[in-house]
Amino acid sequence: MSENEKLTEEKIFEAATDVFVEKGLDGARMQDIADHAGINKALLHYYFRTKDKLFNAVFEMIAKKIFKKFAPVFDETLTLEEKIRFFFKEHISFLQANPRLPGFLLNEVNRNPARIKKLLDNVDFNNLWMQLYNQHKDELQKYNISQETLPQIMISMAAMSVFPFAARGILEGVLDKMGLDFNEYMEERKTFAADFVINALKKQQKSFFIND
Amino acid sequence: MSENEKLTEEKIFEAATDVFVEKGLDGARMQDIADHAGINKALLHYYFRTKDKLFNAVFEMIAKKIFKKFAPVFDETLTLEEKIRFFFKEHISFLQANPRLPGFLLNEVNRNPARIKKLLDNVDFNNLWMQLYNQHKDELQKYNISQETLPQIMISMAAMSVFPFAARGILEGVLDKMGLDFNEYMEERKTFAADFVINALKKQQKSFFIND
DNA sequence: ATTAGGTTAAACCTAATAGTTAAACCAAAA
DNA sequence: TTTTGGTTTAACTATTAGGTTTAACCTAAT
Repeated sequence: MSENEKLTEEKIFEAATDVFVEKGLDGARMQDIADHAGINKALLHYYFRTKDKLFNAVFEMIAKKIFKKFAPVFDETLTLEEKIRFFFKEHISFLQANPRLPGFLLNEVNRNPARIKKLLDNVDFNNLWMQLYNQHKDELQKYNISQETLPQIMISMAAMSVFPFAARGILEGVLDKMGLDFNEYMEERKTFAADFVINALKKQQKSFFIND
Repeated sequence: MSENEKLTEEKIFEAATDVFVEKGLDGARMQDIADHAGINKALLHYYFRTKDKLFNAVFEMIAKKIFKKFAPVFDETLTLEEKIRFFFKEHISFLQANPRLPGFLLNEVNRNPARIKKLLDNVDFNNLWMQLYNQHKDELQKYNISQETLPQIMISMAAMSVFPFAARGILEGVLDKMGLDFNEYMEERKTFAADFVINALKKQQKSFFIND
């Protein structure tokens, strides 16, 4: 009974996720989702009354899934360098398994920024930066990095990890023409990006204000 | 006559650009485009027979406009460091004036990667990397950077510049909650990103293989 | 055996949408 | 003045989409 219900709801949810991620909100068709779930349109509407409700459910789930992946950055038990290496390894691995999520999320948020507002409202970012800064005060001060710089650094890290997937349609074409494989490229990138960021931060110790 | 024709065609093209960039291919409506252009639907179809033809024209124009912005990187007259600073300053300025283009381009390419193939076919990337490498051979060798690393570096630079705009819907929300302004943030980012990349590259001189 | 709830099938409704058509309009060129 | 070509108006077609409805079906619990 309720077992069965759960199964169907999940089947629908997964089908909807696939279709929405592939086609976007505007491009997705309810009939297509019903087909993917192996049910008919009437039942689809019976579970999630409208396309909008269904989309919101899917969107929220995906957004939470993605943001959760940034949590390790605030894990206290790692050193700064460990965190950076861990982040790129884990985050890129996650995106390799879900390569279409970035494009989907970014596009839908840009189409309707209000959608993400609810989720962001639950987070105290000022506090988060402070936490992070205090966890690594010694190192950061040694490298001459102020708390105000953290957002620039964090966005840079997110960019280096996420962008290749968001731009996959282009990047894959470019790599192809050079005889390179996207997945191998991203495999390399896990360590390249970590080294890159760590080097950039350490260097600031001497030369953030003075160019040598 | 032909003057008038040009004007109308341009009016349509600009209106179509606005609507497509804002709503995407699927979300855009021909009637909406006609309204924006101040003409009626019949005339719109008279100039660009189908929605698809109109979209392709707009898309191609935007893609070319964006890729052209990467040209200075291959300008011989600048040093490596000058190029990096120039790139971030110019590229971010361009995106500040056209903040919705990245999201539009990335999304539409991911929905239909074939669209960009034609444009990429005209570029010999292997040759381009070689050119770039030879232009800065001395510096790059000093910093222990091989030609194979260039794609990773270039994507990183593109990422640092483009990603904040592609993720604007999220980033703007986060900055808002911290009392920061997106445009000021991007203004800062022009120099931050340049310093960041330059530091990362210089550091490789000593520590790309040995972590100190 | 009956009932309840998940499920299906198919028809149906309504609103939009891309695209077409034909007649009339108007300004400028011949 | 007539012609030409860009333009409008408005009606029209065909199709597709989201969503609804109703009757029938099936299976498991009562």
